[in-house]
Amino acid sequence: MNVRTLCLGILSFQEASGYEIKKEIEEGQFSHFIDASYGSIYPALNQLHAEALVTVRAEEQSGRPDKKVYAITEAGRKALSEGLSQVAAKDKFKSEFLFAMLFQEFLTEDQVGLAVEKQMGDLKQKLARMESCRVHGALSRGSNFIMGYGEAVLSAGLKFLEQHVSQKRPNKGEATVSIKVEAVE
Amino acid sequence: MNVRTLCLGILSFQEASGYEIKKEIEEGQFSHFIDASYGSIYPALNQLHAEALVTVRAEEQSGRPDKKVYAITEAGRKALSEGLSQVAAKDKFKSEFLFAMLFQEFLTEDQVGLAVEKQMGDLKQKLARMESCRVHGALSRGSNFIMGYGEAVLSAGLKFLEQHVSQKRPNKGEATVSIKVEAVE
DNA sequence: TTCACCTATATCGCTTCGACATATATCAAA
DNA sequence: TTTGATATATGTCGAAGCGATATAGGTGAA
Repeated sequence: MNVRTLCLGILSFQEASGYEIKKEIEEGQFSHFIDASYGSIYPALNQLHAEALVTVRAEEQSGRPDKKVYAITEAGRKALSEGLSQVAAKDKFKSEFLFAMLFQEFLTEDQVGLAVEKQMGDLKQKLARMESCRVHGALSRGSNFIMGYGEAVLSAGLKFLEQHVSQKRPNKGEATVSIKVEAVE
Repeated sequence: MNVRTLCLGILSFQEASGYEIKKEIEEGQFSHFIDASYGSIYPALNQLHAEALVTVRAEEQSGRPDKKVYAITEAGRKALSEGLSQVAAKDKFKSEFLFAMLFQEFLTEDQVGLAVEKQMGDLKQKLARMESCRVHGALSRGSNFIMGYGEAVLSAGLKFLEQHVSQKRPNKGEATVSIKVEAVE
C-alpha cells in the first residue's frame, strides 16, 4: 500500500489539504498505525490529480499560501476500493527502543532507565491521543475496531514496562524522571 | 538508526554473512521489531568494511558463491556503542490490516473475515517464533526483556481479535477458513 | 524429472523519509 | 520590545531503504 491509497482513504472521509492530511496522520485516529511525510504526500496528491482521482480547489488565505483543498472523485473511490482489496502486507513494527534494550550491556544503568521512561511516556501519549479521538465521538464501526485494537496493544506494552520498573526499583528514592505527557487537544 | 548499526549489533553477537544476517532478522529474536532487505544489508556491509568497522573472511563453498563471513572489530564495537547512545526514535508501527479495517464499508463481509483470520495467523506465527527462541535458551537479560515485551504486545492483539471474532460469529457453522501456522524450526 | 525451495551475493528502479526552504501570523517570555 | 517558539501552508532534494530480479548450483519431494 502506497501513499496514494493512503491519501485517497483520508479524502474519502472528508476533503482536505496536504497539510491537513499530514496532521490527520500525525494526530488523528490513524496516528498509531500509519505514517507519511510531506515529501511523499505532496507528490502523491499531484499524481492523484493528474490521474483525475481527486479534484483541487484553491482556497485563498491572508498571508499564507493558498490552501489547496483536495476532494476524492468517483474514479478515486473506485481506485481506493481496488487498493483495499489487495491482500494486506504484514504489519511492520520497528522499535529502536527494543533494539537498544537488547544491547543493554553497551549502556549505563541510567541510560537504560531513561530509555524505559521515555518509552512509557510515548505509550501514554499515544493512548491519550486515542482517548481524545474517542471523546470526539461519532465513531464508525471501523473506527471503533481500530481504536480497540490499538488500545489493547499499547496498554499491554505499557503494563509490561510498569511491571518491569516496579520490579527493578521498588523504593529507591532516587531522582525521578518526570515525563510530561502533553494533553492532546 | 540505520542498517549499518543494525548489522553491527547482530555481528556483536556472532560473526555472520549477509545472508545469515538477513535470516536472523527474519526469523531470529529480532524478527518482530526490526527489518531490513538485501538491498540495504549488502551495501551496508561493504561500507562497514571500507570503514574498518568489520573484517571479512571468504569461506569457500562447493557449488555456491563464497560465503563472506563478517566479524566486528574494536572500532566497530565503539561505533555500535555510540549508535545505541543516541536517543531512540519513536516506535514505528505500520499496519495495512488496520487501515483496511477502517474502511470496512469498501469491502465485503467475506473479505473482512478473511483479513481478520490472516491477521490472527500472522500474530500466532510471530508468537510461535518467539516461543521457539525461548526454547533455544541461554537468553541474556536483554533478550528476556524484549521477548517479554513482544509476547505481551502480540498476545494482546491476538486476544482482541479472538474476542471480536467470537462476538461476531457465535455459532454460524459456515465454512471455516483454515489457517496454517507453520511451525518455526 | 520436474518443481519448489534453499544457500549465497548483488544490483537497480522506485518509493519514501527527513531535513530544509519560503513566507506570514500569533503569542509568550526575557 | 524584541526575540523565539509554534502554527499554517506548499514544496524540493539528497539519501536511505524496499522489493523484485538476476545468477547459479544444491536438495528433496511429488
